[in-house]
Amino acid sequence: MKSEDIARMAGVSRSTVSRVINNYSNVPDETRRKVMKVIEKYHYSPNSSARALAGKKTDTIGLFIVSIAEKGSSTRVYQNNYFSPFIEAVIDTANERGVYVLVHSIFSVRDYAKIKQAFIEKRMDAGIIVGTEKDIGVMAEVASMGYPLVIIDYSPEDILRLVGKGRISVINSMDDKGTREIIKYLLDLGHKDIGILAGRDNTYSGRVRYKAYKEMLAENGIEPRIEWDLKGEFIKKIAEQAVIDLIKTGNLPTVLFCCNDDMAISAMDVLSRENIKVPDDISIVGFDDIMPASLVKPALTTVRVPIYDIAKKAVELVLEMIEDTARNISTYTLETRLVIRDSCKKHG
Amino acid sequence: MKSEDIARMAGVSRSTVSRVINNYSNVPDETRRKVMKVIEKYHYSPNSSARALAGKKTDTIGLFIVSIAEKGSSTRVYQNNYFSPFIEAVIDTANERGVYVLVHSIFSVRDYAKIKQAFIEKRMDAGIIVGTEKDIGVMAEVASMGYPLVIIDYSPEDILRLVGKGRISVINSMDDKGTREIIKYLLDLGHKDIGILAGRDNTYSGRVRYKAYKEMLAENGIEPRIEWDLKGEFIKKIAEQAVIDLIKTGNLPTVLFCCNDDMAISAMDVLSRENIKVPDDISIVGFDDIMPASLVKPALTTVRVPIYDIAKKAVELVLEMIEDTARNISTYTLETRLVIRDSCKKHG
DNA sequence: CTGAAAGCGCTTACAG
DNA sequence: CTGAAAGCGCTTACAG
Repeated sequence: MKSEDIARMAGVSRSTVSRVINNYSNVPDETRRKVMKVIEKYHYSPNSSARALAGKKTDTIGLFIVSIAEKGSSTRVYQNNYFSPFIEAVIDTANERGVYVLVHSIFSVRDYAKIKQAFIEKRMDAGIIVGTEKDIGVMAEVASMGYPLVIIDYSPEDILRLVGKGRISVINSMDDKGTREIIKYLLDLGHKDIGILAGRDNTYSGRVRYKAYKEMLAENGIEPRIEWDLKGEFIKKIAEQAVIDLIKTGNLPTVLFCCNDDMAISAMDVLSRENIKVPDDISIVGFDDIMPASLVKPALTTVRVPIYDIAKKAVELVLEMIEDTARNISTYTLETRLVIRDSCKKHG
Repeated sequence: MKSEDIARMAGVSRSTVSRVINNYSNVPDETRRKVMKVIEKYHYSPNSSARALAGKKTDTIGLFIVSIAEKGSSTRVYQNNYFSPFIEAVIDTANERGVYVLVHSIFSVRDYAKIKQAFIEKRMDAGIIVGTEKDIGVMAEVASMGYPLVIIDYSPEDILRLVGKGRISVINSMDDKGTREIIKYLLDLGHKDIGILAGRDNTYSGRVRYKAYKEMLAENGIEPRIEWDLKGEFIKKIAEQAVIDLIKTGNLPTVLFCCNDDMAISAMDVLSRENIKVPDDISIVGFDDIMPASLVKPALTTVRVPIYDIAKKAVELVLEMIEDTARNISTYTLETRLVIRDSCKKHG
């Protein structure tokens, strides 16, 4: 079934069929009804490739999930608890607005080229990228080609440096404020020996959370201890090893600030296996408030990142940018919120 | 940049450029190299719409996630712990093979039409459907149009009844065997008062697990008790309410067989709030072995469903079916495995 | 081995 | 208001 068939059966030309499908204003109601009747009767829907080729939008957005495992290891990071709800929220929001979503995994630096390729092949009108590392040339290229891009968790300054002008929006959460809030909560609880299980330095949130932690210590006259400065890279396995190594030293802080919940939960797992009680022997806090955070025992005190709102905002922005061809770079930063549960206790 | 540009710069015709891109055998190495050089220099990649319109595949598969909330409620079921890893595994497997994935949510019976529409619009070469309810006419329609379909968790008999012939594969897990295994494990532990928190009857796995449970009781001379036959519908909220109601009766079974882990974890949550200890006061088992199952305390004893393998198999099948135009219906049933953890204790 | 040409199914100036 | 025609960027018989 093609528009020509519809045209014939409705007694009009393909042009007219196209006009009613695309809601042209200069089609009399009578004609419109006549054509719609045939369209509905046969459940006709225009070939998307033909439409796209003729200059229409694809009504598809790309969602690129970057999860680069360590050193080119090809281990797939299944069940990343941050990405999952994000993916679902993007899909749901887009689908609600009648837009299709092409989801793509990026597992290596080479894979970044896929983003550019998908644009060149005209498979989508715009893209959302989550989990990007810094200094990715492809993003600048894509932006310079004028394709709309929403990037989640990226330094606003770096974006400006990387791409002079482009249709780019960046969405972050208030990682600085969130970190300060939770560290203050720990200080108020009487903790001074505050260790950190840091995220990826290559990641904006990883850097911001780390920096805010360091600043809070300094502002409160606490000397940071190198042996409590653990590198977890936002990767469960690495976080686990770091905690195992820490335990071996026999010298624990009174609380460990984990830069995301996945690492916090891994840490709790390791501690539990070593019979170190949370929060009695050591307090633990995380960041993100992913679903399992409220499920583990003790329930994890953490900072809620509005993953759903970020996803929704990303879709809204990307759809706006598709309509608006002005080349602007805009930044949004969504609120975080301290969520106090059971994984910390008063100290001293 | 289009094929004509490449042709000009390589000193050949568009036909030849097309031939090298599509790996025709009758292109001399010399010519091929010459063309490839220009293609690589400009990072040329053919317009996917034009290719599709000219008769090539779209190299895209559709993944439809059906999660119909109760009675047309529009509540989005975020973070369904079964779907998340499934989606990720499908995307990863497909991307590894150079295939794009269009992911779509189905939230209402009306939404099922989206599957047909996406095929009619020629947005994809084949589709994978997970979470379907029974008796969905759209699936039969799509199959009768000859589009390849892989359906996860569906009755093989119903498929045959619904669609006489089509390019359809069904993938299930061994829910019957798995249920029998875990119920036997409970019987061996000495339990006789075995309640069930059942899944959706509209779902194949929901029915099979329920039936196997009933049969196991009967085969072991245990009279089923209506007050321990709870309906959870595979939906957390409903499961929670069912458990709350059960607790109110003051008459608990010694173990509750929850037809999936999401409901089991919800049940544990409710019990914990009511200060009923698992496994001391009541044992709990689940089904699926989703990631949080090993994280909750006590860790959940359950039946592992090979979600990753199912996803991978689905992609492999769907890609095979795209190449093979023979209309066959095939069924695959993957192994489950009992995973014993800490949520059950010996009885009597 | 390779180019010219037709065709895929749309949309949209253009002309009336 | 509406149709004929050109054009979107490919692929692939066809002819040589």
